Amino acid sequence: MSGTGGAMSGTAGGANLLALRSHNTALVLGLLRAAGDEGVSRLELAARTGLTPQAVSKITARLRMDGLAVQAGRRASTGGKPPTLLRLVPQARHAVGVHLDRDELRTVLVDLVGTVVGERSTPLNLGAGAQAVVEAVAREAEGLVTDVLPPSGSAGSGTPTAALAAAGSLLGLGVALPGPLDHTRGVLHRVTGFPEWDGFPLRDTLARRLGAPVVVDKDTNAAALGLAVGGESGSFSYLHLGTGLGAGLVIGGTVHRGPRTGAGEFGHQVIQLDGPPCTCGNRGCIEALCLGAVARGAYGEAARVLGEGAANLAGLLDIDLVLLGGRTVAAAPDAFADGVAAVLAARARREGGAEGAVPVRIAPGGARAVAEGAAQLLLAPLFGRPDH
Amino acid sequence: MSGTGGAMSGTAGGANLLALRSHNTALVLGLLRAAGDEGVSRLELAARTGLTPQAVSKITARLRMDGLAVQAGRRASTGGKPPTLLRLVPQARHAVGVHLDRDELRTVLVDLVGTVVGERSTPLNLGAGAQAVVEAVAREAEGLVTDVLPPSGSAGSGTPTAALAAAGSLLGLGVALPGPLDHTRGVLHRVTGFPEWDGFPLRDTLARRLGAPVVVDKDTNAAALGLAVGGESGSFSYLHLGTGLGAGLVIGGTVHRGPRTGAGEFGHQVIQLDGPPCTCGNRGCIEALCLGAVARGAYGEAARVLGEGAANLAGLLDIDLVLLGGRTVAAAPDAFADGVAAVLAARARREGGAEGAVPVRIAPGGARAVAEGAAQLLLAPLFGRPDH
DNA sequence: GCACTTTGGCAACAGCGTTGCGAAAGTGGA
DNA sequence: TCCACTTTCGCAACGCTGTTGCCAAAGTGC
Repeated sequence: MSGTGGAMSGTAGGANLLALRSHNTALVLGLLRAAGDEGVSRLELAARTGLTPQAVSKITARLRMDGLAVQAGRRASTGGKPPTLLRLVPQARHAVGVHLDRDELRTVLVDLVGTVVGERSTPLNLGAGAQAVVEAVAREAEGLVTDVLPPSGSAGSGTPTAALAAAGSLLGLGVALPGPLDHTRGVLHRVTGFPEWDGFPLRDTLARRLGAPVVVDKDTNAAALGLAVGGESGSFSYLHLGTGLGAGLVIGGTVHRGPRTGAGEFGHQVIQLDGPPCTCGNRGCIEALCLGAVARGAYGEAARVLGEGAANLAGLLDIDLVLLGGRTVAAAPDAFADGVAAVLAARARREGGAEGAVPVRIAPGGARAVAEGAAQLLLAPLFGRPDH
Repeated sequence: MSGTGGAMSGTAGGANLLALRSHNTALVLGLLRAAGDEGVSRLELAARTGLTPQAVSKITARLRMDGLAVQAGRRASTGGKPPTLLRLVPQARHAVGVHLDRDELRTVLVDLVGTVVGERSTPLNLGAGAQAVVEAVAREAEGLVTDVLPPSGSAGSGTPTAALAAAGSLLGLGVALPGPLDHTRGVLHRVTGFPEWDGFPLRDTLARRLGAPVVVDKDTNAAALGLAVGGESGSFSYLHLGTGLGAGLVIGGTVHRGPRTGAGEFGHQVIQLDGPPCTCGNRGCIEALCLGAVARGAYGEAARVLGEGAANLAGLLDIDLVLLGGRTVAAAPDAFADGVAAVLAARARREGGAEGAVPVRIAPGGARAVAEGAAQLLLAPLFGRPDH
């Protein structure tokens, strides 16, 4: 009921005591999540947050009262009283993640630590009109929630999601979809290939329909957020190569969207002046060169092009890691990973850094990654940004 | 004596009451600076920070007691008691900014609002050895400070800068220089052309020598910071084209340095696969193409290349503005500004945005810009990040 | 069994922004 | 000229934050 979080939005940065509490609580929650099943002691939390042990005790007492954390055994003594371990209660909160793709609607229900506890998917034509799509999303989400979560007994007014949101268990719905959009206002812009969506207020429409909070974001950003929560730390870039090429940027543990949610426009970076024409009307875009090579079966060349683009990005932003994903990458993961890594290694060698090249990996998660990341749009605000 | 600021570094994000006060004080100071000579009323500060008027009154009372702010007249009434205006006292604090270039040492003394109150410059060979360079910087800084600031009477122990730093008027010294370095630890890495600097702990050496805090950063980052403080808001990129090509990135009002202070590697972005060789050993770098065109007198082509790179950057990060600077740009400012703007406009038109292209401007400040920005390395932490 | 270490809670405390209230200083109408 | 009203801003009391001092609990090691 009381709940945590809720950073006074709207204000211009002035922090009051409530914001202070939210901040520290989120920080502790983040460390609890990172500790996983093993748990953490209060003193460890104090050392890692910089707070005093007593402050941590107060904060964790609130968390235990809210049902978000429990005591779970104790660790072996190191010469004194053995530390009591604290652990997150994954079932305390849930969020729905929706991946609205061009031809498919995938929905997951995720608990506090990110574990998928329910999943659905159904074919969907994004061009079927706003009304139909909104209704399909609502139907899938409602079905998933009522299947998996027990309806909270009383207060049955409105929809099931509304009831669960009111009870505090369901945090809301995260929706990820391709194409430009306004993350802050939840309004779509020119979804590629479906001009009828231009200007549609998806967030508010869905929120009214479901009676629960809704957050909207680009698919690549959601995937990047999911990876950031899933253990990748620091700054990295997620490059998604499917029918198009896009990037999700995580800088210091936070998804960088830019003022207009326009960041991550990677596919149409020009990497070959006066090169072959691209569908966007320009010439020499990474996307055109890369997908052109894929169409010819020249995966090595495609990987090299992608690698040069990744090296440009890594040098510009000084990131720690490059993750590759998407259907086209999945068709030849080793070829892409090795080819991109080779370019990054060569560039690092030339620039003389003894610190080694930026590592490259295939992003885990598969087809469900975007939907899981979409759910994190609601979960992530509960947990503070990790260190660095 | 009491002083403001000082954000508990070392801790991992845990915020206590002192940090809360620092944050809100910095926010108010930032708004006072933005208001300039006109001043701001307490209620305006309250509205913009989101704090209550009473909290603002307490904060500004502390600032007035510390000598950082004064009351300055009142505005016309709007039907009630006329608001009392508050104004920053520029002379309350100072900082030294040092630009260590390859062939010149430029030093400025700057007051709280960024006004240059003293300036020196002298030829310098960066390759003359660490000892000589450190001594030259110390001599220039000491000379500048004792010329302009009155030595604070008593407590004459140590150097003049140490005495002023102890008295609280001099915040310290900001040093900007080319080449890779570690901003966090203040250690240099492979200054281009001067391998003897590799690993030199410039910050600690200078801090000990002068008895005052020292902050070290890349020249492009310092220039970008100076522009951010000087009125440019939001996210922008400063492209510096001199004997090399580098970029300073400001994202959301903050300089983005990356975990290793390596961000902004713009000159060696590959923009022409298998293009002409570059000094770095790679092929088709923007720097090689751009400076090659400049050497041939082909400014239009140089601007086009720079523009494609700027467009790549603007698309990737969704920035609001591109600023151009450096000696090579200064040689033909209109050609570069127009050429870059043309590319950005063409790209925006193709990608269908009705919102218009990213604007391009020549960065103000001239040859003194880097030194002024270096001084801001110490001033900026006093003022909170502006909105958005 | 005793000294020691380590953990963590209870109570009192200082300091933050907030609230309630009133004084100061104007405007504008009767 | 007077009075009602608005707006600004400070004083005092308050609630809440993290902090400090102190003590109980629960182990280890001699």
